[in-house]
Amino acid sequence: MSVSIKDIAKAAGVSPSTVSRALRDHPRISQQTKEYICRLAVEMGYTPSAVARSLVTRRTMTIGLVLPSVSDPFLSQVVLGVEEVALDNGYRVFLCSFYNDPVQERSIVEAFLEHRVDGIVVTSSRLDTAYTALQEQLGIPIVLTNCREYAYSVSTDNLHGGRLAVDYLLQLGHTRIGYIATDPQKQANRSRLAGYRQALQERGIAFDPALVGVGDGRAEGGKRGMQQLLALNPPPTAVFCYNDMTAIGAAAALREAGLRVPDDVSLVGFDDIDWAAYSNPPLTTVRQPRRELGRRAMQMLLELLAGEESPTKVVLQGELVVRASCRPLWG
Amino acid sequence: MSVSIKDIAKAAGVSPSTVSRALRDHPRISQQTKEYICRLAVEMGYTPSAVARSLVTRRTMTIGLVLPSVSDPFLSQVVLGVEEVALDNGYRVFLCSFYNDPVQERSIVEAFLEHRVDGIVVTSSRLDTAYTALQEQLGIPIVLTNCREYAYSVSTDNLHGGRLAVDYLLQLGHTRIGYIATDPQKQANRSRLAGYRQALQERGIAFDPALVGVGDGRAEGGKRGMQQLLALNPPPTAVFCYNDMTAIGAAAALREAGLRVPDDVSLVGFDDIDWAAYSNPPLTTVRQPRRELGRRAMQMLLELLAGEESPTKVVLQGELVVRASCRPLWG
DNA sequence: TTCGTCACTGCAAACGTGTGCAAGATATCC
DNA sequence: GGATATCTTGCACACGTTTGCAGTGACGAA
Repeated sequence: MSVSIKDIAKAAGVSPSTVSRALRDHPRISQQTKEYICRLAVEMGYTPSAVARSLVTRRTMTIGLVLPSVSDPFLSQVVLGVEEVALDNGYRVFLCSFYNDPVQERSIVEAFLEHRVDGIVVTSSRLDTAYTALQEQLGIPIVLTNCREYAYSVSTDNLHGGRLAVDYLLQLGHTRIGYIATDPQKQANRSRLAGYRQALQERGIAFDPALVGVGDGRAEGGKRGMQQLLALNPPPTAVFCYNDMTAIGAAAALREAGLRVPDDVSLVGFDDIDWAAYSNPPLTTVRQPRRELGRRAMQMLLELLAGEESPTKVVLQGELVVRASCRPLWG
Repeated sequence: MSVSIKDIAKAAGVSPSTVSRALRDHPRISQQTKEYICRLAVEMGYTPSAVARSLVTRRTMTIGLVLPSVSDPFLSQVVLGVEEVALDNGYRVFLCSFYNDPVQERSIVEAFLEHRVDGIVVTSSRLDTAYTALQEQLGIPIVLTNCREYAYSVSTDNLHGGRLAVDYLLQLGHTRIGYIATDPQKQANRSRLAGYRQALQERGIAFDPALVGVGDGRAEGGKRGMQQLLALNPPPTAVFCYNDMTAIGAAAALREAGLRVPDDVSLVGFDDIDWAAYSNPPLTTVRQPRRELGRRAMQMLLELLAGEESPTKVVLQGELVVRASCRPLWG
């Protein structure tokens, strides 16, 4: 079918090994033959077979990036960060999304293993702890981002981020503050909630479980969560959302209820996805260093690939980005 | 390093070929040995090598999906559609994004070729026409979505979609209608603009080049494009945007100028990304059958893989989704 | 002339798996 | 009991590369 190194060898009247060396610019091949063979290769439409190469070299120079969903706007910059440093070091990165389904996540990791990627980065895992058990078995390094349950991981300080958001709302005079959560199993959710509780506690405000609505990390869930909070009497005057997507949904629920942001309810998100600055009103949120998250994850993976004992568990700090979705309680 | 079929063979006291057959559930292997070997395989932590397998079978059972950007919300459903039918047919799909850079796009296609994927789907190509030249050389089937310049492609009828949007605005009484474009090289942009012009022409409204603002398909560009249109005297009373992201930016520009949607300016988008229904106000837009786009693309690829002569150039119709971002001119 | 050196190139094995063919073992039939 | 059919397994080669080592020829030096 496709032309191989042997075909070129035959055409050039040399051995396959010479062709291989010529194409890889081996020093002990004469300049003349190199040029001849390279010309022949393009003429014949030769495309080297990475699969044959990997079989003998035992490395693929690829890394697998597994993500919960391609549509997740939070991930775009993370992916960029990963690819950036991967490419700089000669690695290709292939993505695969598991649609927030732990079964698919597992299956994707296995597919990557079968294809013998040199390393794996997984973002926002649904399996988290399971990797510790897998670690030995899989034989290649793997680092998680947005998850601190695993030995090699890089994430943002969610507790600190939660405090940032809620402290800000408290500072504006709000005392009845809601939280719209996501899947309570997610460690990120637990930490942000912990930050929320901690901030309240320091002001001597008792934690009221009724004030935490349940979402799913997406707009739909945010809407439901907000509706849940609006049914309270009285409803909260400010709401901290698990992430920006949740805030999108929350804002829609408020609009449908005839309420306005920030006049009636103040809103704080998390992530600072691209959309946040363009929303109506622009969303106050806790920015995650998304690109840096990706860069650091890939750097850690490179260190592991090089056999270095890498610093485990990098934790980055987020920062509050104040826009227009909050107002003082008695302004 | 990792355990191979030979290791299992040695441990079981049989030949490698027996192990290979046992694991693949070959009918001519006794049930007893099959069970024994399978058990041994999991005990020893065996992971089959897709690369060795592909080398001999000459297929990888993977397809490469190349996209402009993971952050593009339009693509999420397209990807889902592709994966859906790919998985159903035993294919894995690996993604790679080229960040809207034709050079990277080319490089990714080559990487996929080297890794011997069985087929390639590319969405929103920057290379479009170049593939016709490549076609022969690459030796595997490749189908494009969102691009009609190539023999095998599936896309939405952009001209029809543009008409849908502008006809609607005309129907509401608007006559001074703007268009915020993206990169004029993009064929989708040209077609939507053509739909815009055609709709105007049929109502006897002369095309005014000043009424087309220049964006970039993202929020930033939409903002700039809108600012450009607002500088006109008089500004348009309604604006059709190349896509929803552009509309996001346009809305932000209007808000900053102290104008309101739809009271001061009506807005129509294109794509119907998930966000559109949640925006403030909810965005009227032309829905693309995104998931179907992906499904059809992958189906076409499967037909090509099977050697069938596939119907070339599938064109799907979009539909107008009326929400709250438009109002009658004299309401 | 002979030997050593140097610059190139080829041989052959290996990577881990799949598969056609033949061979061995066992059962079946006459 | 021998021939034949059936079931199970092994041999050997192939896939397309890379790479250590040996080999070839030319050329200069002794």
